[in-house]
Amino acid sequence: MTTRTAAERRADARTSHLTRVADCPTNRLLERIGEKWVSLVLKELADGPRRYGDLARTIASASPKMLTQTLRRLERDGLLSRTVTPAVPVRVEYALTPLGQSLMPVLYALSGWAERNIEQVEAARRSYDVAQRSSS
Amino acid sequence: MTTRTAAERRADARTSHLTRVADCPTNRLLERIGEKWVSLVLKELADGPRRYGDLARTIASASPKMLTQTLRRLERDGLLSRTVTPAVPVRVEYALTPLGQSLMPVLYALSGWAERNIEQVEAARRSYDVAQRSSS
DNA sequence: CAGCATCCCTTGAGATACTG
DNA sequence: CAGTATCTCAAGGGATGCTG
Repeated sequence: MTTRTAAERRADARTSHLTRVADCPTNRLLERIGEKWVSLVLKELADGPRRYGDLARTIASASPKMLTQTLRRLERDGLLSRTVTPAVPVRVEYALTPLGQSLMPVLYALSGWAERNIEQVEAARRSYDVAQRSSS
Repeated sequence: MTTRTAAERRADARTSHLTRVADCPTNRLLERIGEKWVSLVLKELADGPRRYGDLARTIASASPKMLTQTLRRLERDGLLSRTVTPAVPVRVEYALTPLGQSLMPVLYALSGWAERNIEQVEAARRSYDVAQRSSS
């Protein structure tokens, strides 16, 4: 003789599913590499270590705040390392860790798909938008 | 005899770089599959076509609003198709297009990396957080 | 059944200015 | 050089209620 309503059971199902989604490794990875500047930083570091200023110049549209935030998060995840050389002026170098390097093939696979299929996606968007316009 | 200051040139560099980033196929793909519910929907449809209600039950923590929004965007990108069968009640079926199917191997590669390395990432985060706490 | 409309709140992210 | 601090705004996303 349960006193739980159907609505309550649905709410619980949502909560428990939400927890599982938050725990899913795939989602956690996508949250990180889906961030605006992450893929650019990783690709830049794939060619070798870079100093903060180098990254800031190469990824010119990222503000210092966003660049730093991106680098810190990737460092926290163990994907890159941050090395401070105490000199005047200080020298800070970022480099991929082995873990970060192991991610690169996956990222390149993604880039490859994107470049091969972007034209088809664009075309789909155009035709979808046209259909919407005429049906509204 | 240019009258442009260094600051103006930096601002222009930012703007032009920002345009290139927005145009980059990799970033455009990551923006889409980085959305909260996209990977779950794609994986669900990988097993075959699903009705709206099926998806809503399986992906229980997504609200109707977010589920619909996700499905519409993926349809617009040409990754999945939406088929309405006019009956009472109506029946709406979603299925991966060939383009959508071609993306799945890439998504699975990503999942594979995530599952193999999540433990290492978690460990990195814990040790980073401990180091931060003790240095503050 | 398969949504749409509305309200609301949190988070992401840009601009600007300042510092060890 | 390599950041930090603060402010602000827009977008993402959730809750709720209604509909052809």
